[in-house]
Amino acid sequence: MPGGTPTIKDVAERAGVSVTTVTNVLHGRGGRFSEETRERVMQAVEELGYRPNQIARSLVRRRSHTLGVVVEHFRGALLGNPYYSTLLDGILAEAVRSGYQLKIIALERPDPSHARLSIEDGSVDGAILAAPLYGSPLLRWFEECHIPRVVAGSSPHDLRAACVDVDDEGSVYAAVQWLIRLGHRRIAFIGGPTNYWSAQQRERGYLRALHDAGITPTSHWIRRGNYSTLSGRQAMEKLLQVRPAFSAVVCCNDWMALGALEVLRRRGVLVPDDISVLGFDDVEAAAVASPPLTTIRQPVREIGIASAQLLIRQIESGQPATERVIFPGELVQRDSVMPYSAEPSDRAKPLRRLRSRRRRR
Amino acid sequence: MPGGTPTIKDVAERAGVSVTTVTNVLHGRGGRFSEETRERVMQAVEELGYRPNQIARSLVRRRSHTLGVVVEHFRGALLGNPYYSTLLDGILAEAVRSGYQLKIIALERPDPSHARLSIEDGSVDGAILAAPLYGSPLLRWFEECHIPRVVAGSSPHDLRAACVDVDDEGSVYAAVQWLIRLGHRRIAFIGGPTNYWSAQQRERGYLRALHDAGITPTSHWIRRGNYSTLSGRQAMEKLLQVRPAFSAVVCCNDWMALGALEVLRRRGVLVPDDISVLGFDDVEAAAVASPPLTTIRQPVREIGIASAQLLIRQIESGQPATERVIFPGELVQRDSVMPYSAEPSDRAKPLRRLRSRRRRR
DNA sequence: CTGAAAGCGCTTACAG
DNA sequence: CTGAAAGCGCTTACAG
Repeated sequence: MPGGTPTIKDVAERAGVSVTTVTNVLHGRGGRFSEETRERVMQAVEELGYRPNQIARSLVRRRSHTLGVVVEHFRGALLGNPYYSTLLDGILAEAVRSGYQLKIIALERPDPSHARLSIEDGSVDGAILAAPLYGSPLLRWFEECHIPRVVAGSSPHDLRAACVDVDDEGSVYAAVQWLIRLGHRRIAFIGGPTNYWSAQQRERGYLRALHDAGITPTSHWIRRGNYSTLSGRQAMEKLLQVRPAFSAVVCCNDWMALGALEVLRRRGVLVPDDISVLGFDDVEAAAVASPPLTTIRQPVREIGIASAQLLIRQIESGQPATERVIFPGELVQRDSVMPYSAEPSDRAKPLRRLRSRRRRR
Repeated sequence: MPGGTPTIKDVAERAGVSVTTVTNVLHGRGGRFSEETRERVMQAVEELGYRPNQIARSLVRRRSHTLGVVVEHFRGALLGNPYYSTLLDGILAEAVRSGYQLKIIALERPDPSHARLSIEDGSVDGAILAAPLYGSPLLRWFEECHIPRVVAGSSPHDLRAACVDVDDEGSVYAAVQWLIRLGHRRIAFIGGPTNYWSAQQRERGYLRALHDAGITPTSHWIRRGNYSTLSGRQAMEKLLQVRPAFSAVVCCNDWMALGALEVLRRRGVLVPDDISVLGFDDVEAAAVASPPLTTIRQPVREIGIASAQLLIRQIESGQPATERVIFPGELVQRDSVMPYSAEPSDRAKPLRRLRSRRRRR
């Protein structure tokens, strides 16, 4: 190693053996070397501070022991979005547990040919596509490519590739059913951006639950935002002008619900006394909002873990998978929903009432 | 390519040229091939769907064009922590911008020899150590290793390696000074876990500001938590028993501040009327808390970006760097701090008062 | 038990 | 303008 990092050849020379033997002891291929040889080799490794070059190893083994996570539409903040970071966290946990490394492939545009350059290049053994947008060109490519792969997060139902997701439609359907059982009939909806599969599915669940209960939703009850707190505020402002007034609102995500809560508080409308508010996601802020937000928890981390498992299984078995793994959403009951009550709230001592009902987490 | 992925050799054969020529046109080394040759090669590439194997390229070039991010103490959730995910987001943004990929190296234990195996193995061109714990063995290794590297987040002041961080001590010092200018003199402190550099530095800033103002802090005013909301609640419960009572509390992070806020609200103590509360970090939940939390924003994403820049500069120049890049914290004034007032709050109509003072974001 | 040789897929002098 | 050859650092049959 004239001036550089020691290689297996340096170790072999120092130990006075062949590189084949070094490889054998390094991989513990028993019976192919004497104990004395093993010791000499290990000592040389130690003295030289030798570390096998994984790149070279990957080249010959055609395995990188690395999982690729491809995220499209990367402009500005991405992991700032807790959904992505939690998903990644789950993937990372499972990868580490199974001895894989993680490579993040951030695409500025959803360009399949660019994606292929970074993925089908030997640097990853398989890929997870994280929460693709509606109609993303990457989906088509993903269906056709031959490397192990799985889509994590919402994707078309007829996708010919393995995928893992929460049951968006079913969770909202169940939650709205619950609201109806609590006596609510005029239930508004703050939807998400239509270029998200998740937003579409959730809205569908809302509509179907109303329909199955014999309630005809009017389009006035539905407003859409872009998942931001600001858009939640704007949607609620509009909704507040609708007559007859609604008694509950389900929001497509927590941030919009939090925005809605703000507007309600500013207007002196009591939650949940006057209006019940339901969110989706269970972001951290939901628990510390006032009142603490009742919401549908989506097991994002578990989705990440399951995605990685499914991917690793494909890699190690050599068998492609096309199954869909669907997790149920979980209703997290806090303090923003209560049974419907026709009597107007007593606004004289709202603080006391809120305080007395607040549950400890 | 008998049954497998096409290689450069397949392209050369199909185009009827040598692999050298294929390489040359692929890299656009002008003047080394005719226009006609170029076209034949490109057509073969197209027809075969050829994509260069980056692993092979890395082996000969000794450059992977990949940045490593090493995170120690990976047990369970990691990126669930917004600090890490935001840091990673900044690193990712800069990496993508500069044409680098990202590899995440999650260490279950802070074991240098294990870390070396994953880093000094040719798979990354340099490494960023993300927010090492106090006394981490990785720090020592990081100082000694010869690959390009930078520490992102708090680290010892005498570290012999490049690092990027926020000015923890200075930011808290300035904020406490501000509180003092607002008339507060009995200022409590909810500290963080002492195995974080950041927590140590922030506490030091608090102490120094009091000292410089001629105020002697009593140990009763200081409680430490573990950065969780729960620990913030517990700390505040204890603090509330101290007499004379304090008029302001600075919290080592927002989650503990949020926990403190909860306890105060439950006890009917008005914030900021009775007690001013200051956080640190400006997590998303801080803005939607009630009252919205006044806090010190730490430019985490910018720290990530600067770390990546510093690393890439080292990689591309071949020159090691040892500079410290320190960002100032930014005071984000919301509604949880007000000037000291000796008169007790009028608890009869607290809601109205809170509402009237609430600022729009 | 041990080692010489071929090869993974590319790039880089170098010679023509 | 073009190509044969050596080599990056490792692994894997294969022969002894």
